[in-house]
Amino acid sequence: MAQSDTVDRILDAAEELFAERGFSETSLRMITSKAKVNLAAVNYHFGSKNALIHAVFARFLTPFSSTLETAFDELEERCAGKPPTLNQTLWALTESAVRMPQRTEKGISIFMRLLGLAYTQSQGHLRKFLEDEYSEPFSRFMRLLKEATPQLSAVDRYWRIQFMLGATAFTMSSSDALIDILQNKIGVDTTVQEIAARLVPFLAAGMQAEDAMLVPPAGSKVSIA
Amino acid sequence: MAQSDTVDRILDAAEELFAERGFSETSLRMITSKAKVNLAAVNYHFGSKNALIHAVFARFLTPFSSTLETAFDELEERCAGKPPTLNQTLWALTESAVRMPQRTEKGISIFMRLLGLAYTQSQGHLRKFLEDEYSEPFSRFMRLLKEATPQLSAVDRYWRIQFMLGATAFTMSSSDALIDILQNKIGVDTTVQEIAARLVPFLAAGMQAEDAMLVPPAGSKVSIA
DNA sequence: CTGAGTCTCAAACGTATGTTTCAAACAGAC
DNA sequence: GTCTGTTTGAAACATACGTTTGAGACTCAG
Repeated sequence: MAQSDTVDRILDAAEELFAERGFSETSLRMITSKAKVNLAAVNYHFGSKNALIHAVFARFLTPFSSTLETAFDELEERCAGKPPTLNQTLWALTESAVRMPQRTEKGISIFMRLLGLAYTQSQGHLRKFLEDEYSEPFSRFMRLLKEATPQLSAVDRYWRIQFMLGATAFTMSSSDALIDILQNKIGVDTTVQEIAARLVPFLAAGMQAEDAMLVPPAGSKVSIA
Repeated sequence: MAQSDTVDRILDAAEELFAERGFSETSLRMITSKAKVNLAAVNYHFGSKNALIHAVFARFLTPFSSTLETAFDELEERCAGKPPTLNQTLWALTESAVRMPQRTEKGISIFMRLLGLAYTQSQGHLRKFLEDEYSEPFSRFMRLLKEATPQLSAVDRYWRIQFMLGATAFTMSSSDALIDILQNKIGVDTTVQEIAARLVPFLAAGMQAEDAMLVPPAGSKVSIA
């Protein structure tokens, strides 16, 4: 039982290539040649390409999941019965993501990009896998959000949560490209941590927007009911 | 010159399948069998699969582009020199999208989903095509946003625009699924127009969030500089 | 009617994919 | 050293893909 590093090399290569190119656009041959392992090793160790995708997600999602649980535990303990505020809840999530032990310097970007892909490129099997394995911290986050925004109706809260998810998944999944564009345009360099620090207040403000703004301006042809 | 409907049947089928499954996951054989045309017709009429993708986008993006130009013209005329407000600008965009003449009842969802895919699944050729063909209304929208938020630094505005794009593209591209989930959860039915009416105030509030909120709460390990 | 141009069709081509096979190499236990 | 179970290697397999081909049907001007 040599406990070879073949499995890890495959996971490393797959993680990076999936994040760069997506799932369908990444072939097993790209992965094995980048990892310098034999093609058959993937099916030997993982069984199938889909199972490899699941393994890539499990490797970073399982520790993230427990980090998040701990962060929520601490937060609720610190609040001693009172529900945490929206800002505190969002920051707990953000810091758990940012503080995750990373294998490489690009770890956070890859992490975020994979999460974004999981939502946008979900081929059924992935969505099901994620729901089955990691629904608990997700539900808990939802409960915290609900307690932090008691003024919102259930419908309003539902849609605004989707807006938050979208802003986050979309921005973070393209963070590398967006950072490059900003660099070329204004000459400012940015880190993923900085993006997160700018994102949280945007989300919090949107989440707490006045309902009165729901009314379109005069002359508009769009109505909401 | 029978002016056959083969071209339109291919475009209709391709549009729907692309929106459902993405580009790489949709084969020409799926398209031609759904459209009930011969496989070779695609390459005969369009030249390649990539050119077909471009044609699908051009068919709805070209009229949308001119609708948007008109809406911006009207808006700037109505404001008579003064820069339009953020709310007005966002509503002009929203109404242009919602009021587009649709081929089917699902037209708006497909429209939005394709736009989302263009951003997230962009395989280079698509991004380049869109930039080459439709950069003008995009630039104009950006200029209006800049004039409507003079209090923001260029960097802040850049990131907040990305957040807006993300919330919009993500939510609208999955609007069908999200509407179904809400129906099953709370028993409330929703239209795409309603989502848009809820989205605009969220975006406006986020866009105008206080910079002070950039500071993480006490005890946080995340800094922005 | 004829013939050039436009379009459709079934079939095949070349390539790339995920997966399987099976022999060889390797490890540690006895 | 030998044996047993585990891991690797090169090759092949079956399938699906985008694209091309060439023959046949159609339209319509001359």
